[in-house]
Amino acid sequence: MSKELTTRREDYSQWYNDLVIKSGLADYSAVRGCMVIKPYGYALWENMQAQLDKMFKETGHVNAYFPLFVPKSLFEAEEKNAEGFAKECAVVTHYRLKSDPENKGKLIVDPEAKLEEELIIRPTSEAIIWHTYKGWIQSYRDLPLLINQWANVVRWEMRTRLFLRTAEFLWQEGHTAHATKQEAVDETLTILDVYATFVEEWMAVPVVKGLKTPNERFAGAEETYCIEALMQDGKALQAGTSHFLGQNFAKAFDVKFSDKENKLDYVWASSWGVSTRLIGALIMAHSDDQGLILPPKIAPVQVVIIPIYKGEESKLVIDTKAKEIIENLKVLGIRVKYDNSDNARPGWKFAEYELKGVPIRLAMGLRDMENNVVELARRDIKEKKSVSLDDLADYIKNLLDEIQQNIYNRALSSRTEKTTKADTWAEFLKLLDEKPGFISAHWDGTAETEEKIKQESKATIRCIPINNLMEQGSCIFTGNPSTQRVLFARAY
RNA sequence: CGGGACGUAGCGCAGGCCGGUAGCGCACCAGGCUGGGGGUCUGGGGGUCGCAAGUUCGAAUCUUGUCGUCCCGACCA
Repeated sequence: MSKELTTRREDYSQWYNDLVIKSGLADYSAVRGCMVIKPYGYALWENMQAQLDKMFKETGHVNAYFPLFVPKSLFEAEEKNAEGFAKECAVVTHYRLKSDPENKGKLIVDPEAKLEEELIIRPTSEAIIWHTYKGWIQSYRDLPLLINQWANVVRWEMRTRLFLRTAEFLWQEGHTAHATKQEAVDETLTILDVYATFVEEWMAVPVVKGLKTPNERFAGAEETYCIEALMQDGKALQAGTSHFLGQNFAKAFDVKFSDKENKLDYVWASSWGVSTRLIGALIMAHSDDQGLILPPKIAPVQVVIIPIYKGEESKLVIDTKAKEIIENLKVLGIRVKYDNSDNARPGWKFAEYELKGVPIRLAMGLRDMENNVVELARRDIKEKKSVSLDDLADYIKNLLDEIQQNIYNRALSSRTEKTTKADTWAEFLKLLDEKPGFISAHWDGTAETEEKIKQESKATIRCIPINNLMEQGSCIFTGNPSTQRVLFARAY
């Protein structure tokens, strides 16, 4: 199979698709719209999971697991939420197959085995979870309830894209219950910070924290907060959301508690999630024409060592030295892979690990060993140099941090460069075509204007940034007065 | 569900108008030379040409039907 990537300038979508598949992260599957996450992609996800999970626990959360199926009657209970997801639900109607009497060896759905009540495959778990919480919460002493689950969900999308929008995807969803509104709002914002910190510090992707407009709000939420990232092609990607649910779900599922004064009230809630979509964000934020560029903190392999040898004897000599280096790296907690397989020649391996985005590559041959050095290549800036074997492990440890910082800085300056103010409609349209990215512009605050802008330009309001500067101005579209700028972009 | 394209070896494709032994590149298997940026030589294995019917002495090729995939729209809390 050809490993060459489509040149991205031809077609960013195709470049992205090629990259996902050829780097070994994932592939299409036998099921329409669903993908197979391959071991390399899953290892990346596990690293992301581990860090997020740690951060959730540090903020007081615990994990649990709820069923995949949601009875239709429960699903319907919160009306707005049900409506919002209705068009993309997979539904289980039967529980048995039988041999097809007309067609030997084939199976048909057994009409006798029709379910009395259909089961919805969760597109999100609010319904089943809030139904369960009703039984768990009686008193303020049961609150707050801070639960997260790692799960899969299904949303039957018309068009799918690897990682960014697949029919089934992996995610985490947090569902919390609180005694007061303020506590629930605080929780919503705490998680927003966790998400922003994770994406910026671990994935090295800068994000804007903000508030969604009512149009873009989660169905059933009072407020939806989000982190928005900007991809290299200038399109925005919603990287995570945290919702303040008010008492909507508590009312829909009748979840009440007695407070200290023995007064009965509905609980206050939040829900929040990030998914394997983050991997899509990672790919589109950092990669280049040679392949992925993974941030060291979450890269499945941080250092790859490639021996260069002629014949078995020299291979053995290098193997021995490599083993020593590997030990030193492992002591420092560095994830290292030694590829002395005979399947491919060094040149092939170099290209292969660049495609996979491994941050540091060491190449070592007899020549280097005579000089007590290795050749070290950085994936992020494609720089190669000879480095002394003395204190190599410490050098690499520092370099990994430097690389992490460097790719963050690079992504940040790319975003800064692609973020522009627009003050007229003509300017706005011109920017969208000629300089895609975030456009900071005034908006009159109405849903109608937002909708018209979307229809005429395909750009949506990504968010109203938190701690936004207040500034008098006039709406880019209608000219009506406005008090602040919001961020527009075309989005994935 | 509208508009377009495409189903031929594991992957990527040619052949199709003009019907006549199933092809190419990569991958795979065996062996050799090799090895510091995707090497090379020799030999080999692998395909009911998406499925079904029709036309024909003969269909990957023509006709009709059907199933499926991808792209562009619509859709995407």
